[in-house]
Amino acid sequence: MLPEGYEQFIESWGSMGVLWGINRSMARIHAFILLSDEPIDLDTVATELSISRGNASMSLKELRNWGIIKRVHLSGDRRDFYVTEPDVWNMLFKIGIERKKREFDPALGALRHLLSETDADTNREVHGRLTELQRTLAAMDRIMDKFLKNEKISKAMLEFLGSKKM
Amino acid sequence: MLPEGYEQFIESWGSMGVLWGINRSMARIHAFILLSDEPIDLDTVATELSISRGNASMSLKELRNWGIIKRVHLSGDRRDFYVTEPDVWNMLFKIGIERKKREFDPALGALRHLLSETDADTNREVHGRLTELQRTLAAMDRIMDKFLKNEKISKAMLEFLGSKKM
DNA sequence: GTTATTATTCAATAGATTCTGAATGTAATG
DNA sequence: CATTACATTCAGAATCTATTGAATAATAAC
Repeated sequence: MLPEGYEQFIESWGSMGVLWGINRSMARIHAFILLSDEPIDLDTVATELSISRGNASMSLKELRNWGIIKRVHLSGDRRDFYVTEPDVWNMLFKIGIERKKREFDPALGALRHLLSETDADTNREVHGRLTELQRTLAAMDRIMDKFLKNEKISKAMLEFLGSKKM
Repeated sequence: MLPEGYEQFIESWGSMGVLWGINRSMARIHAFILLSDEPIDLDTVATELSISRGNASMSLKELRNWGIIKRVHLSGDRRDFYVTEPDVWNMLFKIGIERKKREFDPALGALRHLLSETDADTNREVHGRLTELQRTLAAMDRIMDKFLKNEKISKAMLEFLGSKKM
């Protein structure tokens, strides 16, 4: 049985997962493993978080694909155990890269394509609007690319920009 | 009937909407209105995007609640027409504020609460990990707050950071 | 090789979200 | 005030996403 504060954190981490774009089960499991200083096995995950073993198995696999947790073995035990990267930044970073590629890039691509075949003179108002939008998205694109290029640097940048003094 | 490039942009804008956290219909309607230099009425939205009038009505209302589009009237016409804020930044900004409040803040709150009642000595490993996580999220929190404080400034900042020279 | 233990897969189900369209509301027109 | 034109609402339907659990696979122990 989990302590009250643990439970709360796990649940809100689950909700926030949706913000990053990973589903509730995955985020809850991630939080749970993060909160343990010992490796956790599938059965414990399923029991403590009240989810099926099947779901636990799939979610653990998915978390492993994201590189967010890893599988370890304890000598004298046949079960698989899991530990998490202690630094969560790693996870956010990977998710950021993936989502940009999947959702942002195509929209910017379509916008560029649309602009290339929209005549500036025929429809000045819309053309201007799209150009402006293209500029904004291109700026976001460049920022994201810079930021997502190097995990270490972006973390340092984050800490600098977020420092109290700034 | 919509031109090919329009269609493409509308659809990818719809997909990206999911990234910002607004649903497909809303994002498609938004794109459609954005692409028109004249005010658009409900019926046209429903017909051109092949959605029901009911859905169109609700989505338009919702977009209006977000302050992303506004209703206008043309003299001699009983229908409601809609136009969009020409600057999309506005929309992204509003959505950012809302989502931070709804999803990010509670998780950081729960983490702080958990940390406050976790004894540093009893479980040093986890405590250290949580402290580190708290630091990262706090930095993100401060950045977001600065950024979301003023729409104009943040846009200028965006353009500066995203400039090709940087 | 047989049994016991643990992990994975995936079809079926539950749950959540989005959409529809008929019913209802509102307001302008004659 | 009856009719017409348009907008909104909301219960049910459709669809999309997440979860379950039984069947199956994999592996270790004996």
